[in-house]
Amino acid sequence: MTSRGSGEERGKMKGIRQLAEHLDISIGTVSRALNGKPDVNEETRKRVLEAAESLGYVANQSGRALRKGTTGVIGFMMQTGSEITGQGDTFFMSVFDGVQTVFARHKLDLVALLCSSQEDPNDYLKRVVARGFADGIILSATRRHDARFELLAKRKIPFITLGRSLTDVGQPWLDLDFEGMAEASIDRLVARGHKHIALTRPHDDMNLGYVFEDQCRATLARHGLRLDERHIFRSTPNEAGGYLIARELSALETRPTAIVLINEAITVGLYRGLVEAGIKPGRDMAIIGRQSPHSQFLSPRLTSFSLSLRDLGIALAESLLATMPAFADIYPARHARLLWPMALVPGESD
Amino acid sequence: MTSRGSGEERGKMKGIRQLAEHLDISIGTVSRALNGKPDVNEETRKRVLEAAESLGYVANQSGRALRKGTTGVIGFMMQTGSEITGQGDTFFMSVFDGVQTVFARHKLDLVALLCSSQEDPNDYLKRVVARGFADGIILSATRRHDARFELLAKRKIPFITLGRSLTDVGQPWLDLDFEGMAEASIDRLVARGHKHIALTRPHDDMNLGYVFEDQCRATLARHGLRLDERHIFRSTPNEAGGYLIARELSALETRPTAIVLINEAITVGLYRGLVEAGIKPGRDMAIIGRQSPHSQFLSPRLTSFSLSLRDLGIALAESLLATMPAFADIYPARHARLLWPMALVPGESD
DNA sequence: TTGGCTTCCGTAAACGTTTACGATACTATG
DNA sequence: CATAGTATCGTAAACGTTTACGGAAGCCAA
Repeated sequence: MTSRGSGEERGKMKGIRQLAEHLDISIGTVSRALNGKPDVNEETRKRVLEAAESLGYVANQSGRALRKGTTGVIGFMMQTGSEITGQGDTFFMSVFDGVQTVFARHKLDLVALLCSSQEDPNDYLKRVVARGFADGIILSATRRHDARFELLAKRKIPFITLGRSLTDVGQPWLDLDFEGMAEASIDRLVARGHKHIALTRPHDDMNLGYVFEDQCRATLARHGLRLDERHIFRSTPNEAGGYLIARELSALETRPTAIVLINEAITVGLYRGLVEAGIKPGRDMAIIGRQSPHSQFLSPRLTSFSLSLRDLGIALAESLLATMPAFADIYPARHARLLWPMALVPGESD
Repeated sequence: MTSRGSGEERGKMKGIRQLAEHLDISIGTVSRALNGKPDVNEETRKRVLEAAESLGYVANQSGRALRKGTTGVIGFMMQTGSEITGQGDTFFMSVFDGVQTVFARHKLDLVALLCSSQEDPNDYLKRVVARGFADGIILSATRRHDARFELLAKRKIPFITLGRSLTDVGQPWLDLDFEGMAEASIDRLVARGHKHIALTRPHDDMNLGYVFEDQCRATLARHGLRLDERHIFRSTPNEAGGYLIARELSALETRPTAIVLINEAITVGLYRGLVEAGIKPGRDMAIIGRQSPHSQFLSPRLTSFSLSLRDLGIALAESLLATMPAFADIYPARHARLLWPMALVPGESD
């Protein structure tokens, strides 16, 4: 009825119905045009697309999701509160950036599912998947035993984990190569004459702590050395935790001459604690850690393991999509279980 | 038909219909029971709740949202990529924690809406709101002119901003009291005899940079001092940016004797850069900054402005809810426009 | 008995999409 | 001209909820 006169330009764009009667065609055709279905005239498709653009129409998420059974959303679950994950904001932000470069090609949106520190992560995740919030899930901060895996497997939700666990339901995973880091660190320190080497690990039951400690122990054994149980330092993954480690360290009767830090968030605190105790990093105590935005600006510069977080995110996203039926034809059906290598960047701290 | 025998315990719980016929009552009653509507027998309500619990039923998000027109989700928009946000490692995680303590009381979920660095933030936000993703939005990293405000106002989406802007559509906001920080910093430094005071600000058009610079200039003027234009340092909000500032600083012919850092993420890099240039922080150059997980572990300890990020999150959440009709009866209709105070924590850097 | 309340529950209509199916007009072929 | 095939579009039924509405009891008072 109303021709292309732009009279009611900004009428309340309630939905596809308004758009359809504005164009004087049926809503079925409009939907097909917008979704790129084949049986629609190219001429009308163009009209529809232009009208949608100019009126700012975007398909309602709930309606579409209800009908299609798919949301176009991938959730990255993480826990809030400052002392939980041990990864800083910048860690995840960089990973997200990589993930999104992949998702953007498929009109998928990445959202961070924020589990409150007050709520049980299993309950939270159960709620999220039962509500049908996301088509796929990325899990991080995996624990030694992680019930979340079983939950997602039972519900048959496509997911991938950034981190391993003793709980294994056959899902794909990516994990940083903490074994490689442990081995290379110990080898390097031993080659430089160190015989008493300490390590840090998270205070809770994050899986990486076990992996790291075990490999350190094994590598030391290969060199005929033993890991002193008192040289295993558990801490909260933040600067305060690093500071406390330094204090414990300095109070020891038989002090190690080197320490390997699995977490990057404790470095500044550790440095400070050591200096206060009269132990100069790099001279009185060799330190090897993980690269962070700070590590190269500490003095002495931290010898650290680095990786491209963006590339990690890309791999994570592609491996997840490979498990999703809707994208099976695009991404090869590799079943990714990959240890992501880290490169040693020599500094002056060891 | 099937009585309470738990034979088909884990039948595929497709939806409320299965739950209803499992209980042999209508889906209408089930829905009312679950939603706490008054006109349902307490006895049957208990039966329904128990069955839902044991079968793991949770209402499908899309169906509910479609019918109710509300999603129960609040989105916190942030940009991904490492150099964008300009907040330190755990800034957002702590704020989220506060926000969630409020939301938990109302069965609201907080999700982070992650805008890719590849995508225009305005387009992204437009997409999100048109899809009807969230009932309310929290915006951060506000710019000098921020079209996102107008977009949300036009669509009548409840929102609040963490940060101000010249763009003002009458929405509530909270912001850190950068004026107070500037004034207290300058006063303190002037009282200690400094006459050449520098400052940092973001390299882009984040609003806080303008606010901060203006107030610094005004306070200096009050003391009869002038802000040297060459003593305004713009930088990316990360450690590398801080390092570059230090290099510029050291190359200056008339070097300032003090500097105030608006951003906490540049501190470690700045320290390093100064030391490399033979300028000892706290002795050759007074420094006042923002508290971060690192600031208290630097040497010398940073004199910094601190705040409770968790309390900030709580205030943010409550002020947002106060603007939402559904919660108008719970939260007083205050129209929050609040400068969040920061406390000066003396260190040894000034 | 009648009428009016109250309490509880079932019925069915939305909400905004997508899509299977059928209808129409047109073209090509015999 | 009749028929088959193709291109394009309209119709209506889903998807899983919530909720307005009405109906069926049960109770009490007139």
